[in-house]
Amino acid sequence: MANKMGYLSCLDTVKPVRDAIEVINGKWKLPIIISVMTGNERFTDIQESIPGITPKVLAKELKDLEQHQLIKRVVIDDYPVKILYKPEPYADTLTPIIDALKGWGLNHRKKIFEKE
Amino acid sequence: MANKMGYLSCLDTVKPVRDAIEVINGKWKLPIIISVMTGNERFTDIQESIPGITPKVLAKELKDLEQHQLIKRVVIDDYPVKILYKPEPYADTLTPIIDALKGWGLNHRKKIFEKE
DNA sequence: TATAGCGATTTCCCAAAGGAAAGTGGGATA
DNA sequence: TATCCCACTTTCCTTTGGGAAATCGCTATA
Repeated sequence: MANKMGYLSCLDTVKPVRDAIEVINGKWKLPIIISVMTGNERFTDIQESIPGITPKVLAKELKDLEQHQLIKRVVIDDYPVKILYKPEPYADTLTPIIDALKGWGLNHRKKIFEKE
Repeated sequence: MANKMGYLSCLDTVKPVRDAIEVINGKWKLPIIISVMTGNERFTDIQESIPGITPKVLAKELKDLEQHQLIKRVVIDDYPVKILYKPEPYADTLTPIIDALKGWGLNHRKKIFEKE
């Protein structure tokens, strides 16, 4: 009724979806979170677990994820110094999103494969 | 065991997630799908339902979504010609992703709001 | 002493995303 | 006749994403 009539408001959905997209946007953030949640802790291990990622991109994305409190960077003061990346509890809240994307991706690949 | 020992494989999840991200990447694709699924059919209506989108971006994204068979462009040969955008059945398969993102986005906004 | 590995950082570069604003060509409306 | 609406398109520009390769300071290992 508050509408100008003629189009439907979908802002209730669009707005929170955009909030989520802003945090996990780009090609790499979710793959990195998946890798860290799987148990990879070292920079090089994470890098090797995600085909195609370069160290520069990985370093930048790790910083972003740290700022969003999805992972934490732990410095172990041994000789040599070790740096570990661990998932924060908040990262667990992304599991439903990851599962939904994984399921859809698997099905999509099957669909594409069937067609051509 | 096939690993070089030292990193864990997470490719089973990373690969399908990346397949999904490739289809729905960017700021605008999901908002547009949401708008069309909500019932907006006309170019201008879709544009007005998504704050901040420009006609250029909308036109390009609509083409992308058509190619991925998520929406269809219907030409009605009246005077004047009408063009309608309708969701394809395949768009429904995105619902779990949209719901997961919506839920996360709502919770995230609440979390941010509480903190500062 | 030399080499290798670790965890990045730096530089250079290109392509794609995306925003602002104006225009276009047809029909409808006043 | 003038103006408006619709569905875009075009132009110009800036920002962002991301790849390649080299480098760096440190430690470990041969």
